[in-house]
Amino acid sequence: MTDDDTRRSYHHGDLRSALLRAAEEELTERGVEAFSLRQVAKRAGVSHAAPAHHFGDTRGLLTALAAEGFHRFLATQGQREAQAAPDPRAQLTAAGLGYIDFAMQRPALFRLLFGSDQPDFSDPTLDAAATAAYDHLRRQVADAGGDEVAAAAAWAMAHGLADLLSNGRLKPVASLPPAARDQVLMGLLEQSFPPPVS
Amino acid sequence: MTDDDTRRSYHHGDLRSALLRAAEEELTERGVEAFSLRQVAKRAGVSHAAPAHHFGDTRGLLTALAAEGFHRFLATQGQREAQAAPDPRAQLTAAGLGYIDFAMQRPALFRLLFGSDQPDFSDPTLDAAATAAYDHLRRQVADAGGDEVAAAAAWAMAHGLADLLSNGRLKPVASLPPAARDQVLMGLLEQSFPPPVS
DNA sequence: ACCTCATCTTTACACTGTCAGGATTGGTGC
DNA sequence: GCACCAATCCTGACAGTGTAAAGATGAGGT
Repeated sequence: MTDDDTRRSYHHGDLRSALLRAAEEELTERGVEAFSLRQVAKRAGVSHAAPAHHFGDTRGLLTALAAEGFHRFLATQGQREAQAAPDPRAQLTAAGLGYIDFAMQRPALFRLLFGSDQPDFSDPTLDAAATAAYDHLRRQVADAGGDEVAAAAAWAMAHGLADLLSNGRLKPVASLPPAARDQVLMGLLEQSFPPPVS
Repeated sequence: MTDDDTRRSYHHGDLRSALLRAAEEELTERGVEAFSLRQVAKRAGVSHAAPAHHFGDTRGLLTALAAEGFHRFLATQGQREAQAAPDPRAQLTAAGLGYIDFAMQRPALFRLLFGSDQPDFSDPTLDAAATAAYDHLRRQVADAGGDEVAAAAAWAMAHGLADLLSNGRLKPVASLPPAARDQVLMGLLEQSFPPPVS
């Protein structure tokens, strides 16, 4: 009933999502490897044992956060796809650009999704979210007339660029102005996908 | 003086390298995220504060381990290069195969080198080792007549394949028999490097 | 022979994740 | 309207972690 919708008296009201928000803040500030459950609880203004009831343990919280992360991953790709031409190849490279956008905008979350064994990837919710992202790629590759090897090529190039850029290891590319950088990245992504038989 | 060369009375004798060995065992068994300094000390048969004098703190130990890891990374690439034809393009794709070999043979160490912020990459020794690996790639790309964008392409493809494979996310490729898998990977690596003007 | 000092141990403290048990309330059946 | 129940949250405790300080040990130079 207070004007502050995140704090009430005893029962929080919507602590689950508040913890997810706090967990993402903690993740972006301290990284996956220094992630602390107690700090998340403190950030949400709640006792250190409160998260247990909603997520079980730390692994459970990071699993839920990863599932949400995959949905946002697809959403970020969708933004690029919406601005691209409707033909299959343009959509595929747009998805690649979205892949890279996500990695550079949220490096910690990206590492949680693709470079951590903290989340439980056998969890049904997380597995569904991750599979949805993978199926999206497969569908796009199939629409563009590619097989499984082509899918591996497109995925590896997008993932390699995203991972290296988010870790600051591709300075020559990262230091380019945004427009020129997009141009270079588009060229690399398109090159990774074998052109149609001419 | 005992027949066991890892344990003496009080002064160990060669504790620094013994700790590095133990640290790598710990790393491969528990991963970067569950790495424990006290467990490393226990593994080396020494008190939990002993590593401090040689490496300062956990970060220091993992930094030294990462530096050693980069040297072995280059050595693994060298094995593939030795078996390949001497022309620049063949050497470059061989280096890519070595990149992937390393990631699949030592996934935890690979993650320490390329997907962790535990090591201090501003440490002179580690920086030198990492720079040597990067210079090796640049040299090879230059020999093959490529520019910085070509280097980014080759690196991203090799890194993307290595990272995805070491995380078990490219099942269709990983489940191939070794010879066929190498063939597919070679094709993808060569494709990432723009062919010479014909 | 002795003394210095690098090496290693012991002790201590703050912090972490997780478990057990107790307090507080929103909602349901009567 | 009321009593109860179960979900929610808190307090307290324990083992394990990293790191700093201070004491023990002995190898090597003088």
